[in-house]
Order: sequence, then C-alpha cells, then structure tokens
Amino acid sequence: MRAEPRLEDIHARVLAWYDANARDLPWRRPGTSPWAVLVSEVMLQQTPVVRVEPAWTAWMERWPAPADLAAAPPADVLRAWDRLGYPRRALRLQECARAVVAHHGGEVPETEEELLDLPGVGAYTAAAVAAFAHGRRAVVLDTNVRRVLGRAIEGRALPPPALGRAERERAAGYLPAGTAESVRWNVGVMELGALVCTARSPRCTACPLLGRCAWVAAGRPDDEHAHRRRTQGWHGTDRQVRGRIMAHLRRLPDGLAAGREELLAAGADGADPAALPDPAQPARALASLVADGLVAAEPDASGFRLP
DNA sequence: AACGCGGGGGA
DNA sequence: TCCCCAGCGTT
Repeated sequence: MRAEPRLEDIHARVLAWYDANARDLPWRRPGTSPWAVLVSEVMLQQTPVVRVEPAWTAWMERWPAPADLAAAPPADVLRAWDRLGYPRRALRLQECARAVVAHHGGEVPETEEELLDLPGVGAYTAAAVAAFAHGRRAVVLDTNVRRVLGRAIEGRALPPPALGRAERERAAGYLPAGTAESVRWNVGVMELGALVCTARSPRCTACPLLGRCAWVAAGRPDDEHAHRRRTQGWHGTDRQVRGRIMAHLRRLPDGLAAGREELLAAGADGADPAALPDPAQPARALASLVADGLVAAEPDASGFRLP
C-alpha cells in the first residue's frame, strides 16, 4: 500500500513546526553523549523539564560518564537528586550506570532490547534513548505523543489511562519510514505536546495540525475517561511523609546519623507522630524507605542515614 | 490491569 | 485547590 498523502502532510507540518519552535534544551545539543541523554530521560520521568534542566547540568558536570556515577557513594547521589522526586529513580540510575560499566564496556547499548534490561529503563526510555542518543528508528510513546495522536487522529480529549497494544501499533503506523525523519518526528510530536497540545488549555490556534485535528473537527469533546482518572492525593499520604524523612536526611551533615524519634517527627512535619490521624504512619514510611534502600539503618536501628 | 511512588507550579 | 508532569517496577 502506498503512503497516504495525508500522513506525509502531517509529518511535514510537525517537522516544520519543530524546526521553527524547538526549545534549546541542553541534552539536545550536538555532542551530548548517549549516557547524558539517558540521564536526562530518567530525570524526566514524571519531572517537568524546567526542574530537570539545572539538575541535569550540575549532575553531568559532576559525573560525566557511567563509571563516574557508578563509583559515587549512594548518599551523594541521593543528595544530588535533591527534590526531583521519586528518589528511587536516583538509585536505579546508579544501578544502571553500574550495569553499563559491567555489561556494556561503559557504553550505553543501542538496541531497545538491551536498553530495556537496564535498571530504571522501561519502554518509553528505551525507545527515547535508542532514538535520541543513537539516532535509531523507534516508537517513542510518552504522555505528550499519546495526547497529540489521541487528539489529532482519534479525536479524544486525552488518551485512555492504560497504554495498550492497539494504541502502540497505531503510533507505529504514524512513524515515518526514514530513520532520520523518524527521530525528528518523535522529538517534534513530543515538543508539540509539551508546548501547544497541552493537557489543559491547549493552544490550538498555534497548532500546525489545526486543520487536520480530529478532536477539533469533532468540536473538542470532553474526556470520556475523566471519571476513571482518580488523582493520587498528596496531603497526608505515605509519600508525603517519606518525602519529609528524605528531605531531613539530605540536610544532615555527612557522617551524621539521625535518631529514630527525630526522623519520625520529621516525617510528621515536626509534630508528635502520636497526634496524627494515623500514628503509625511515620514508622511505616521509615520502614518502607529502609526496605527500598533509600535509608540505611544502624545495626541497632537507633540511627539512620542515607545509604 | 492496578497500584505506589515526590514534588512543585500553573490554571 | 486541583491537576499534570519525556514512567517504572511490582503485584
């Protein structure tokens, strides 16, 4: 079957828009190493670009190569991760560095299959590194791409909560056949989703696909999955308590341990844990942090520090 | 398939 | 206040 003119038209429009509107992000600059790209992708997992940018720059200056990060004390890695969120990613990134050193001669592998075996690297990150670090043809499917294709092609306000096989195959069908074009398409659609086709209040008048968008053509119908998108709460959750405990430990001078009561109080935001609606919450959060390897306990559990 | 996991900034 | 952000690993 020959390529559809409509498809090529969509490709051309997105590519031209990207050429004119791409942000100058540091990990996109020529000469960025594959490892530096991988680090950026892991940091960008659920953390917005504006917060990743300064952290990535400092990180790459401190630990330019996988071997550098592999040799660092985990406590330093967690402190440098600072408040990017989901600190387990920092530990996995270091495990990833060690795997690259141990199994790939210190070079980031090129195939998605090999990348998927690395800690902290899932379907999205494997495709993104293959495409953006190695220039390979891969189906990069993140929240931005899913939203743009969902709107322009499917006419949905937002993609369904779960990413299924059908959606992945559809996205693959829209990937340009040429390798170089596929890479630009991937980054171009992502950028379009980040800057124009945003989740809330999209700037449709600035969109290169305005006249080709199924969602706009349908009158911009509401999200049919809205009732199923239960927002994860934050106030009073274990995650918030874990975050407070980690923040307290990050501030601790190197070599010092925090007492158990001190740490539980930090988890309760300075209050007496016994006064919380769930008095056991801080202790539970601390135990989970130890189980995750984010906190190291003294042999007698009297003190705690970063690992 | 569903859940847990940080933290912050814009609407 | 709510909601979303270049997701991943576990169950």
